[in-house]
Amino acid sequence: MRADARSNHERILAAARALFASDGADTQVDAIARRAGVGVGTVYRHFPDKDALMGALVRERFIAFNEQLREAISKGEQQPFAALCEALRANSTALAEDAGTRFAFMRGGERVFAHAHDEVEEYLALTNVLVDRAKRAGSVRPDFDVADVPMLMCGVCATIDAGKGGAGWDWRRHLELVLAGMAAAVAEPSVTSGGTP
Amino acid sequence: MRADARSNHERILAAARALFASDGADTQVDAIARRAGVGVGTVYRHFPDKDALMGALVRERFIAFNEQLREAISKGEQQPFAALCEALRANSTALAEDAGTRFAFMRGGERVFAHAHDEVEEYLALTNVLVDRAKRAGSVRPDFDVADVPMLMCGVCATIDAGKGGAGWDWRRHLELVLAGMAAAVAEPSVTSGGTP
DNA sequence: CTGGATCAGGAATGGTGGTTCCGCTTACGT
DNA sequence: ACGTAAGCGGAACCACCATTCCTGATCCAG
Repeated sequence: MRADARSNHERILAAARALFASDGADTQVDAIARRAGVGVGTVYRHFPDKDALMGALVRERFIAFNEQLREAISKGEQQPFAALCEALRANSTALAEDAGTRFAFMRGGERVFAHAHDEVEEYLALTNVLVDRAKRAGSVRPDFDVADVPMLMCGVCATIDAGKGGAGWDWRRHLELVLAGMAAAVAEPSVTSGGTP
Repeated sequence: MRADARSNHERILAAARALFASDGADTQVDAIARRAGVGVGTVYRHFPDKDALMGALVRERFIAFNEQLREAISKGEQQPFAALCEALRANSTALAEDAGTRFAFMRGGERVFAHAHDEVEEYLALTNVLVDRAKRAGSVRPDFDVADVPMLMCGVCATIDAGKGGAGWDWRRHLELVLAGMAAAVAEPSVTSGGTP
């Protein structure tokens, strides 16, 4: 690969990172090219289409997520629930700065995730370690499942996206409520039935 | 207003109701016109633009929401928390059949909600009755706020939308988790700090 | 230094979908 | 029955964007 090509590849990724992060999937390829200081054609020389470009960034993000998870796993052996919460908070905070990955979580489906298949798989495996540990410690409701985590994160993503819309909106509140719900069953086994204490 | 015009108005609304419900905001105006058996021009004679048409349907939906809330309020005096949960479950179930209103919750912002301002206001007021009651009964965490409800519903909407994407995804689980979180603080005041029991 | 393979640029293409416009049709009061 | 205001249809318009393609520039091996 020629040296100038490699440098352009980086510039394109950097531009896309910045623009997808702030504008999400609406970001136009032309804008990315302009910001990278190259022509549109060059963008398409390096990535087959827009989805692939987004996919590359989503992949990066999941690698970062997995790093955060590994850290939580190694630090939180004594306090499994706290470790799980910390990891999810860290993931969410990162998501708050990355509209592109939020989009992938919510609407991207296979189209974008396909480019990060392995990383997503690892993400689930790592999360499972934390969830399992907390379940064994009895601090997470037994009917909770790892597959619920992306679902909950998807909800948080929506809250972040809509967040500019109104006073009193704070995705952190949403997240804390959800974390509380994960644990609640221990103290309150039959909330599902809707009974008043 | 001429009789045929009134009838067309209804047909357009009905067609839009069906299509927005299943396809969400992607629904094309041409498709609505075709289904209603009229020309596009006629659609635009009755509604200034696509947003106004969606807005009219969102308005209808909120009127239905408010009906559900009033019912929960009158039936649930003895079990405030159960009443609140029932109302939110009913709202969510309706939302699951209405991609248009989900869109409005998540991305529509003022553009769509503007057409249903009064109804949304009433929605918040009625929800507040249920929340307040449950809080006074001590079954909902004291730091909970009515303004959090639309935020949580927004999360549920995202889950519903993404729901076709994977096994193990079930917006009902999401909702129940959130409901549990609303109440959890009573039994577990410091979940936020992340401690293991 | 130079040939040719690699790469870049950006105007042009093509498809999509909201909105407008205007000649024709229809309902309905008199 | 008729005149006219209200209503209708749908082709045409336009803005927007991803993607392509071809000409000219650029690297670097030999």
